[in-house]
Amino acid sequence: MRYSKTFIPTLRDDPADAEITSHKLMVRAGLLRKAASGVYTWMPIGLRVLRKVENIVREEMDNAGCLELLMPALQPAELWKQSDRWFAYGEEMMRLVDRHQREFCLGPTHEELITSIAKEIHSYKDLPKCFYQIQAKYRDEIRPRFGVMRSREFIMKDAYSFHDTQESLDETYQLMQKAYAKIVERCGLSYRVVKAAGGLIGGAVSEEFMVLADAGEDVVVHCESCGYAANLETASSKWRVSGENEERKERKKVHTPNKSSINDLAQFLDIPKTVLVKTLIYKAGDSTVAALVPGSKEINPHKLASALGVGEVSLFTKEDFEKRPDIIQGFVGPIGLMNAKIVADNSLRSLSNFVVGANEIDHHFIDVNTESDFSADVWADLVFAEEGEACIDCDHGQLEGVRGIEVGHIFQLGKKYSSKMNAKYVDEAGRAQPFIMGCYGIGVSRMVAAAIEQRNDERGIIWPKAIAPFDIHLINLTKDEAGRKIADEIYNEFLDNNDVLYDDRLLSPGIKFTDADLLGLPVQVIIGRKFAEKKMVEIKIRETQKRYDVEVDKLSDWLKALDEN
RNA sequence: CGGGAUGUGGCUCAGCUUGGUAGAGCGCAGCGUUCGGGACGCUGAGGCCGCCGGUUCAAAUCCGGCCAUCCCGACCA
Repeated sequence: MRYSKTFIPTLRDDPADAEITSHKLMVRAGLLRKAASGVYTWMPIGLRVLRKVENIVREEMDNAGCLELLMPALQPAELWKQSDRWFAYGEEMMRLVDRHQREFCLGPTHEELITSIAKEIHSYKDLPKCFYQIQAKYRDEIRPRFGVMRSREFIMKDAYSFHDTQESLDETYQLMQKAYAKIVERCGLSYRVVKAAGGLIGGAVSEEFMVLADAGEDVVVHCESCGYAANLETASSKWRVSGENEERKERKKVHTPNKSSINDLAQFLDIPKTVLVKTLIYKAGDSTVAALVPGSKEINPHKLASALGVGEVSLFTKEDFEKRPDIIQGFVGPIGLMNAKIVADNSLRSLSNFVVGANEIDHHFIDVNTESDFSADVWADLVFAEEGEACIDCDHGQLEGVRGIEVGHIFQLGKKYSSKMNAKYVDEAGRAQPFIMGCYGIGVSRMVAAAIEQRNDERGIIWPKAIAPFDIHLINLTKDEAGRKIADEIYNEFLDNNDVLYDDRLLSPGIKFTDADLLGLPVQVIIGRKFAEKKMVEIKIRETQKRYDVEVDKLSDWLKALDEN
């Protein structure tokens, strides 16, 4: 592609509305332009990258035996009402009404639609089947952010598999996990696979593919020694409460005027925070939940939700407290609490003589013990793991936290959708059974941003070869006829075998070099004054900034050699 | 949705405190000189100062409302 014939509007300054490196560079290098908050145009060069990622994804999906199809972005409400998600998806769903007042949404995901298609799989003999598509998804994010990293319209590869047995699902799930690893590797990115929380999609088993980058929105907790890795949302650790298993004392009520925060209370009672127990009040659907965790730890709402078997929980608001005057904010405790399910962190089982609110203004109980003073309805791990704590899987490892960008997520869904939507096949015994399902997503557009986030320097993008918009940036600095001729020759020679961007513009060298580094193609071939003097051209490797002088005749061999390693 | 900020040529910003007929740099067009890391000179085009209303002889500037965008929190590929 001749530079003069394409359209790459590069910018000197960082755009004012971009915060993170990948967003700034995508706009500056002319890959992306904003249409509205969280809605973007992929410019010609950006689209080339997107297509390269898509093609890698497509190849690996096809290799894994998946079938490509294309479902509509525009979806009827009825399907979503069948799965109960028309309501459950809430505000995040882009909804619209047609001229006949029929309700639709722009698909945030496609479980419902694919399940309606799967109804045409009638027999166990036709299972398993796995379908995928690469298509725009719509989610009305509360806060779109970081360019294409969290946008409201984005390109996703979503795949859905249908099975008659758990073993069959396991097999496909493993296959997809391998395919995903291969995809991220082929894109040239370093990543980690972590245990994850299911979220709105649901399902028991789920793992995320995290591209490691400081700007990532997620924290990955991992153990160097055994390889344990999990999203901070689900990560567990081993840690000890101090004040464990001491001789149990009799509980006493104490006056604690205005001391409702953990810090104030610890100071006032002159005791460590570890023996204070926080009682947090949550709503889980229609019921009220009191969650008990050590004062020194942060509660993890995702874990609380999964301990209760609900999709999500939300902390009591001021209004909620007003509706429940028996629950006294700041002085809540498990003893004497009515009409609330008590969920306690596992660590409290061995903690002795701790402090809880007395459900009475300005009062706490001290020397409280489980069993003798109260019992929990549910025991579970409820707290966030912290860096430096011991690994849950092995005894010697310490947990470390790194930031990551979630580019892929695979789930085992089970029968959630198939049973609600009555999608069944007939088994060997002739009985109708709901499908067992899996689903597998890759954020294709996010992958592009993640790649830039992981690979850039102060000059611009450093593309991994597999997804670079072009392989070679041919730069002609000469302005005479001889220079132009050799540049054209080189360009024509490589046209068949390589993606070449040929900078044939009559501009000063500085502009061309700066644009080339900003665009970040892996290899630059520069025709400059050494050509006129010695018939030499220069090869520059973008990543290392190393330059090599090469005779024109040997250029082809050089590029071949570079390509091979 | 809560908290914070911003909105002025294509881009990045100044001007607003103290109201008086809109500026810079970059980019763009033309001419000339340059030509290995965003060169220089001259000339030129380009702005309902986010929108609506108010105060005033006079509003980019003061006041009110709205809209948009960005950042911090809950959501997620």
